Amino acid sequence: MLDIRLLREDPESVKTRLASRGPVESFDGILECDRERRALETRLQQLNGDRKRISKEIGQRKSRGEETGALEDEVRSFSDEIAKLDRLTVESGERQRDLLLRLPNLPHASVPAGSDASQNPVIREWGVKPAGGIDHLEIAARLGMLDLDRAAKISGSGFVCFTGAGAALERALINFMLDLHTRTHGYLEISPPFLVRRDAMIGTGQLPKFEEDMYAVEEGALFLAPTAEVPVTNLHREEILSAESLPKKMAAYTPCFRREAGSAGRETRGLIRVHQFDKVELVKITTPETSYDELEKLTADAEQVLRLLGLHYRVIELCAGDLGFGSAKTYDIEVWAPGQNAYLEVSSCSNFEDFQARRMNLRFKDAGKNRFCHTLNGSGTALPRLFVALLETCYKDGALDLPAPLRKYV
RNA sequence: GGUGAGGUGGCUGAGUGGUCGAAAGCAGCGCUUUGCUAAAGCGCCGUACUCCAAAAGGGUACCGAGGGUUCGAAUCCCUCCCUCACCGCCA
Repeated sequence: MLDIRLLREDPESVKTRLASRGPVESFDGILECDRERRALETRLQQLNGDRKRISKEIGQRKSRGEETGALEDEVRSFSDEIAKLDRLTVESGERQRDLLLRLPNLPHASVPAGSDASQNPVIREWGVKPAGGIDHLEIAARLGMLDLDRAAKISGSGFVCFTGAGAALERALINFMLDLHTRTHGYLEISPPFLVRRDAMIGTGQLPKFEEDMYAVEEGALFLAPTAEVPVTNLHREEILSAESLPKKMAAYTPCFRREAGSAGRETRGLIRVHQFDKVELVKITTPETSYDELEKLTADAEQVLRLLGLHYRVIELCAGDLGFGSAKTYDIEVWAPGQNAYLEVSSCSNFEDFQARRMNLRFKDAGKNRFCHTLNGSGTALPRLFVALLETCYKDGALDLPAPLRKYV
């Protein structure tokens, strides 16, 4: 969520920066709403002040046993107007907040211009790109690692069932990544709830705009978390953290649930786009001064997974037009899948600056002042696509030749 | 699911209709005194929004959330959420 004061004071520069992401709906309505709200509020506060003063006077006179009928009539005479102004002010405030919640974040000054994914610059590449490879579905079938037909039978298309060595490999990868991030990289392991309240989804930015992408449990009004980013970033919502406790570094394994509405027909085969998948997520809460350094470190921590597994990958930076809703700057990590002859996104490392912190009222105490934290997250990494790359890279002579760091986990 | 007890400022904890944004204590900040430390005394010490061109300084709201009663609600009534305890059920 953007600071309304920023829009009020410098609407043109905000407009320009938002436009770099692509077409934006005008936010003139927000400014109008803001003006209206403040005018209503000023009037309401005057009347409330009057009422408060007179009521106090009534109390004093009553204690002296004096007549107060005239004063009581006076207050009654404008109590209807107070009620009306109160209602209008609340409505106006809600409308303003709702509009603000639907506005995306401002891209950081360093973000490259561009309108879509084709204009994302490659920042670096690592490892050797293997030539050719067999499709992971073929490999999985030979080794009995997947049963997609039966998964579809019980849950529909877009669901995965790992079997035998496949299930064991999935589990091994989760443990391998969690151990790396907690023991070597110093993240605090979190095992959060998978179902979250609406407020948490608003906090990280999935709602109110992207409700059709989320699975909802009507009873109890809960949502299935589409990423551990939601429960983990929201852990400290509505708190004021001490500056010394920052940065907070947390790592969590969770399943992730996504309806993938609107992507019907895209990559529907295999593991590449599914409704439920496992992921190890990295989340940081930092001060504004350190968040961009922490973004570089977080990205490196995620990359380390692929390096240890010996998988070829590249890091790209998202151009302004490809940036996610809440992000100010994002690096995507894409692993090479030889059987697909394509790079697959396995991590998206983003700095949200104070965009999420504002929504969830997450602050820290800095020399007596309360300031909004910065929040970051990135996968470290998403499982199914890593699974694809691993199979297609490591399959040799009818068997998987797994990288050494993973062997003790299987 | 049932019953009971609760939710007040960073913390502890008073306050059951009026002068309460809220006693007191602790913690924190500043000053004074005693050669340091310690101790004592005094003062300051919530958040959000808003008014004023800005600062200074005002104002309004906030005692879990929302509604109601009232001239006036932390205080009375209703609904909900959460915490704790015990019982039942259950992986």
